[in-house]
Amino acid sequence: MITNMNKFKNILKQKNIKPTYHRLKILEYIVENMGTHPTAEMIYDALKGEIPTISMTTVYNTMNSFLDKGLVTPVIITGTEVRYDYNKSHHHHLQCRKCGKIFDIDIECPLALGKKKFINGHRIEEVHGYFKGICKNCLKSKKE
Amino acid sequence: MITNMNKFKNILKQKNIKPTYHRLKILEYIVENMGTHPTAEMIYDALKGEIPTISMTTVYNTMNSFLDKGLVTPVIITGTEVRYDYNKSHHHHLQCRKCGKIFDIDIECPLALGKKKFINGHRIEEVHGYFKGICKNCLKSKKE
DNA sequence: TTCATATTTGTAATCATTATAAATCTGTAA
DNA sequence: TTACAGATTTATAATGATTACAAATATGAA
Repeated sequence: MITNMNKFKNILKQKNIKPTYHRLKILEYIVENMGTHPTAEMIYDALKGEIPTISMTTVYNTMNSFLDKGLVTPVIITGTEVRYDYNKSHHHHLQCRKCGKIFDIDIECPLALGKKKFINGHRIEEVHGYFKGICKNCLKSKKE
Repeated sequence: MITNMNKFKNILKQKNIKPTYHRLKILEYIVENMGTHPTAEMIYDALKGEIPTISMTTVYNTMNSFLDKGLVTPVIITGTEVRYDYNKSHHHHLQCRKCGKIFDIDIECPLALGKKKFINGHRIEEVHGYFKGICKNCLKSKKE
């Protein structure tokens, strides 16, 4: 526990984010639930039991500072909500059109490798990719 | 004029969409402004001069039926707005972080080619990719 | 301890989009 | 042509995610 919290404290310090209690708990949650790519609301719902006074605004403020400092990246697929990703390695995502869950997809995309490339005269700074389809769980549970 | 309108009428008929006046004008706009990847609001603003009674709801309804029938595809980059793309060929997009404009990027992505592939056990139905960076116009006008 | 500053909170506002129901248009049958 | 059913459009209100704002609270240095 304490050692974990120290680990998170160091992560925040390295990124120049003052390690307050709320920020530590939010960071802990997203690190330990990396696979879920949570929304702000999921983070809020998960923490309000332990921190009854926490507010959505704090979650948004915290996630926005995490985004600014590059601690998390936004996962944008639906156009109606932002999800957050702590995973550092370059990867893409798949959203299942049945269950709505988002999965990490580790693929070697030739475009994602060379940074600061130019295409058609535009400078490329970020490469994002996502897939839509049916996840393996939903494929298993029912045939189509 | 008339021939163009007939062309658009045929496009709608082929997709089983009843060619009403509003739908024809909206289709005309997105075909002739393909490069702008307009939002619903951009379409509304462009047409309200010629069709003073048109409403945002009609634009949304129309675009949703165009989406359902596969006449347009959604371009989702910001997470706060949906843009529409009439371009039929497979391609990706770049959004400039200075001017916000969205550009078509024609690239051969190996992932985008084979349809209905499986990755990690998930069935892939759609492949979407987008880039963020600085467009060539903004690169030209100022150094960084 | 005190004060300035940063953080958190609660509320209201905003923005894109959808829901709803009334009004209008369209095409067809009589 | 008339009348009517069904589709389309409109105006308005509602929703959901996110941000703005200002007051309350916590923090850290002098």
